[in-house]
Amino acid sequence: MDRREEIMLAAEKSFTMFGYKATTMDQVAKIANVGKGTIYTFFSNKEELFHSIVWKMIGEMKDVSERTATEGASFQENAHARIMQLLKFRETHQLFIKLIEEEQELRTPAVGDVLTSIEKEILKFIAGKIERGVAKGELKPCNSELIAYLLFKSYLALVIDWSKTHDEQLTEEQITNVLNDTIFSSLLV
Amino acid sequence: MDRREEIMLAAEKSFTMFGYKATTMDQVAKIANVGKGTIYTFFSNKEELFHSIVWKMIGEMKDVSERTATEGASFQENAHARIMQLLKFRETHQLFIKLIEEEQELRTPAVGDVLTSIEKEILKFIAGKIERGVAKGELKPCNSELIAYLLFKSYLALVIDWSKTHDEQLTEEQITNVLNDTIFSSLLV
DNA sequence: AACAGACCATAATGGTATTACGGTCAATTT
DNA sequence: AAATTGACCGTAATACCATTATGGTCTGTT
Repeated sequence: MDRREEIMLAAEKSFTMFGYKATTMDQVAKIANVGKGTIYTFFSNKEELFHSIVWKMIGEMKDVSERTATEGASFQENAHARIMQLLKFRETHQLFIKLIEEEQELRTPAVGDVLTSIEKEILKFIAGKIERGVAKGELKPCNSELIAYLLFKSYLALVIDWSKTHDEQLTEEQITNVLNDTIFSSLLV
Repeated sequence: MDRREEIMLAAEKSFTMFGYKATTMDQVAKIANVGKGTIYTFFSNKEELFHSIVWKMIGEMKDVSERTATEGASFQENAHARIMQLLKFRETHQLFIKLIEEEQELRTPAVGDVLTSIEKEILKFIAGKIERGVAKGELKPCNSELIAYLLFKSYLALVIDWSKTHDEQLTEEQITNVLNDTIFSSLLV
């Protein structure tokens, strides 16, 4: 396998296990069976290496979310399925879990920045879907960026935040219902 | 003025200026012109003193929000005005600002707990208004707790979070419009 | 030309001596 | 006697500094 790939895999492994801060370049070099200097021929520094890995992950997220949509299904069915898939990814993908932990506990700035840019990508992704819905005549014209923001934040609130202050988390059905009755219903033509 | 009141005022002043952690009981005693022991005849410890002050503040918040509603106005007009008032309070009241800062920077547990209980009170308050709206026949029957949560989190997202990742904050009109078009419109009979 | 790892300046860490703090209580004031 | 005070106590936080660990470089090696 080419060295660049080996380094990426080694770094992903280490970031996943120890987080960004606790991953050292020596560590990565060792796992990748490579001299430390070699890493710097492919990546200009630790942060760029980190970004490369996170961009790969964002790509996977989009793919997974994309594969979740069904051709025949309605806009809100697909939208719901896709966003839930994004949130499940967040809760399942080991690297993502580690980064969120690190953000909350260590406040490593590089990690905060990266999580912000992931959110930005997700919002662009959702806004794109809304615009397509409008173009296809399934949705009323609207400020797609704003609606994407409202939708995503609502999902985050109901899926993630709610369980932090309540004993039992909301069921997927409850979430589906409340959002279908409120935001989604207002978007449909 | 009675000593209890003097102590409360002194403590509020100090919490507002220095936050919870950096406020010392010696400090409070000095500002209140009182021996430290005297504080402990009215409040069993620092945390109870803190709670008393915060409860007073919650009372003021409710009063302010209450005074904002107008008799003739529609449900969504009043709801919007009230919630915006709550958020403005958050951004204006010096003690509140300090506590939010401290929560983000220092993670003082006592402060986190108190902010959580404030959110809980606000949500109860909003849910109560929704139930009254349903009882008066202005709103469709709904899960008031869930809708209150969705509404409040949506406001927080649009008023507070948006500006953290975007250059200019949303205007009050944009916020009114997007919420009237989505969540509010679905609640009305 | 690609790679490795000793090397460097700086940032992070750990250990510890010192200080500051919340809370108590015997002495004092009212 | 009831209320108030501030010196006092055990512990938790802080400041300090010596030591180590780390990101990134760069010359020698394959």
